[in-house]
Amino acid sequence: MEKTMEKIVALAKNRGFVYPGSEIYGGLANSWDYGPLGTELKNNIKKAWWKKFVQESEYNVGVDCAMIMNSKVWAASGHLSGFSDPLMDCRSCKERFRADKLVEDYLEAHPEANKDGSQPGGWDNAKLKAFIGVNKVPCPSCGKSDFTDIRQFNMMFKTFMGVTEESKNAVYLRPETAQGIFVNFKNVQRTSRKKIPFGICQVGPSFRNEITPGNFIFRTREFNQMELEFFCEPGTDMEWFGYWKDFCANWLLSLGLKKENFRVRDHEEAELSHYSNATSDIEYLFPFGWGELWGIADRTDFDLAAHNIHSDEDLTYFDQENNRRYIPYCIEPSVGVERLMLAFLCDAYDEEDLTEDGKADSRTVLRLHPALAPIKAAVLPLSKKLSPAAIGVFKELSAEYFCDFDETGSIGKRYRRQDEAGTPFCVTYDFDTEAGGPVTVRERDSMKQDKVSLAELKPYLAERLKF
RNA sequence: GCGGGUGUAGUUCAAUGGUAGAACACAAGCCUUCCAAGCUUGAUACGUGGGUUCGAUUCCCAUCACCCGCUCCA
Repeated sequence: MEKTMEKIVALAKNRGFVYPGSEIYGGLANSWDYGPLGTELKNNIKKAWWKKFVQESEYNVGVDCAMIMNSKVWAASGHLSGFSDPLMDCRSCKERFRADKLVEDYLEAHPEANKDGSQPGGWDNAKLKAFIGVNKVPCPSCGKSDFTDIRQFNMMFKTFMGVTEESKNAVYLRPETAQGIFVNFKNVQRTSRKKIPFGICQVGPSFRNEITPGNFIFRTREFNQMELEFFCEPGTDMEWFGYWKDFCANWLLSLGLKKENFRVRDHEEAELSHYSNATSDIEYLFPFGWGELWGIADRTDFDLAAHNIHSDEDLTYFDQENNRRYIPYCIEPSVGVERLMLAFLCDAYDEEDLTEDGKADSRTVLRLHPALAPIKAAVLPLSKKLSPAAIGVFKELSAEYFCDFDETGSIGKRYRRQDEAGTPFCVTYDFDTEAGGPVTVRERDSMKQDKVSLAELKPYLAERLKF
């Protein structure tokens, strides 16, 4: 069985997980809407994360911050100046490049061309352009040196607060949820009375004007992040860095993500972003290759220190035991909900061969962990005549968890439908049940059937849906 | 944004300068139907906008979306 993105996308669309956004108006590039099952799955992922990282954590608390923040936040965090790429196109071969990268690569081969020894990453566009012109930096693709002007692509979505579109009203949609946590560090620490080490969690949307999104829901311009900012004493940060790395990997394992399909990769020094002194990625083997799932970064005191300077607030932490004041270091495990959902979908996707006695047969099964499965149990009356009675069972079960009721088609067909939706249990109500007998509970993975009396049904399922 | 490809029911694929057809899927009915495919019936499509033409799903142009590269890092 070959797992391809086409199959995953087709299943997602057919079963109501994910639809193309604004479809009836011809769509909108790279926007996706989540259908009945997709919404459940997404919510279940967020719920499971929140339970593990907030509810059951001795260290962490949760917040939910505004998506639009004071622009000074982004000036302080470096996003306003740094979160943009200076891009230029080669007129000759139409390839596009980052001007600073182009210069950087050129300087590696011609170090003597660098007059002042500064890093091109810090140069402004005029200087980059002048350098490329003077040195006739060649296009890495075709060798000519004929570039368009540099255009700045800021990755932040800009909009206007208030009714007039004046530049002084310009605000930005957050490109990461983290800053909401940093600016509330003092509030949360004071009101939760947490001592270092402690963490603050947040789940919510972020927006990035990516130049090239793609791969279905893997990289989109609008996405949800689940972020933890864990504050610790400087010097203990590497220890906590390792702790959270394992913690995240173990959580993925506990939700059934296959060990052989993900790996932890430490960043090389040159790869590290400006705010980090150590970063590891948990990568997942998608059908299109390895892709970053979860970034775990040691952000040092970069953010709190920046806000400490730019705002008038003192963001230092006072350690009463040792009678000293410091800016905490921060470990940030940050994961995208949609990306994680895609990983779980890919991981759970299976086509099972059921060929018997030469009779070709197969079924598509989403082997999702019960905690993630959109539908926990489906109630199926064997015949439509049994629907009025069977709906009573549905009503009772749906009070406990998300259920489905399906009376259409043969019973086998209905089992297959639930298999594709990832439903762990099917409850079949037959003529015996109506006469006071048991229901049949059919399990997704093993296809085994149990006879369970109506009185025993709730505890039976509760036992198997514990997570 | 640039280069290449694609665009017909939900899906896979036909046909056609003159009213678009099938299979699967979906829905209704029949059948005491426990692992898809029985019988009858039904709903549903030419991505969008222009142009050429008496007439365009078909030819031309534009646009939009998707896929593959450049880029990226949740």
